[in-house]
Amino acid sequence: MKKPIPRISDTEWEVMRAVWSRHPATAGEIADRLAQADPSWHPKTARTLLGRLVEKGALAYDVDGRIFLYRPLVTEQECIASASDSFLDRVFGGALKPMLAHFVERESLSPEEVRELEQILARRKNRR
Amino acid sequence: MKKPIPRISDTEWEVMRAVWSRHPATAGEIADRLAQADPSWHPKTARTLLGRLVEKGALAYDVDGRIFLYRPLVTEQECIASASDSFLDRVFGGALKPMLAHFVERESLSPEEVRELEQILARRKNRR
DNA sequence: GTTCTTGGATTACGGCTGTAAGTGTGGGCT
DNA sequence: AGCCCACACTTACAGCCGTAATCCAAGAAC
Repeated sequence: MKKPIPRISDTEWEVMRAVWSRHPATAGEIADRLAQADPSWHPKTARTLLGRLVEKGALAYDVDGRIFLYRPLVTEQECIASASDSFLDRVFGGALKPMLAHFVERESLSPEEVRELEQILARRKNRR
Repeated sequence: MKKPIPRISDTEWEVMRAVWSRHPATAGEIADRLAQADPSWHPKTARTLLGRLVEKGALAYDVDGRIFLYRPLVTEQECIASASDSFLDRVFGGALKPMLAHFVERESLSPEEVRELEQILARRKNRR
């Protein structure tokens, strides 16, 4: 009985992150957060995307006077899981291990991160 | 001096995989491979996508008589790296470790796979 | 109260996607 | 020689995306 997670596009992800970071929030607040992270964000664009995300069922709003307060209908975890699945499928044909191997081989992991990952793996083994 | 990797859509990935798996190949062969993996593939659709991938610079063809032999212009590794970057950015805001942690936590890794990953990590440490 | 501002609603528009159908032509089969 | 078929080429079309501009109504400012 799992709810379907709507497909979130690239720029919509940015909007969602802005909402997840603190909510409920007005369109203006959200537009501000986005512009702060990247000044090229136009408020109109933000509003358009908020509308689309509501249509898609990713957000909802409560009306407070003439102001809309947006809140997420899906959690970041759910969206991450869903996007991860589709990425895994698309790029690695669903094979998890090759995917992880690919990322581990990238040169951008610091030695500490490697150690932390080893710990995560170790914990996972114990946890059954 | 890195060549730009074209953006490959979901279904285009399936086509690319079919080409990478054995090439050069005719449109007919590629359509067959796709249909074999998933019978809902229509040959016309495959041909359309081949054309689009050529436009995008992901494939090229050599003409042999009246038949086109398609071959990749980008390697699977390059495409994987490029798609991985964009996924990492979009979904995890570019943070590699949380991303790996997320996937390791998924329940779908078998114990052997966990061991293999540990080995990959270990090798990576030694390798400098 | 009249104008200015602010925020939501509607409209725009070109490019990308998924999914094919139509068209024309050169060979192969008869 | 004539017909059919396989291909490549062209066209189709709706839905999603990025990126806004325009329109309209209700409050804010004067």
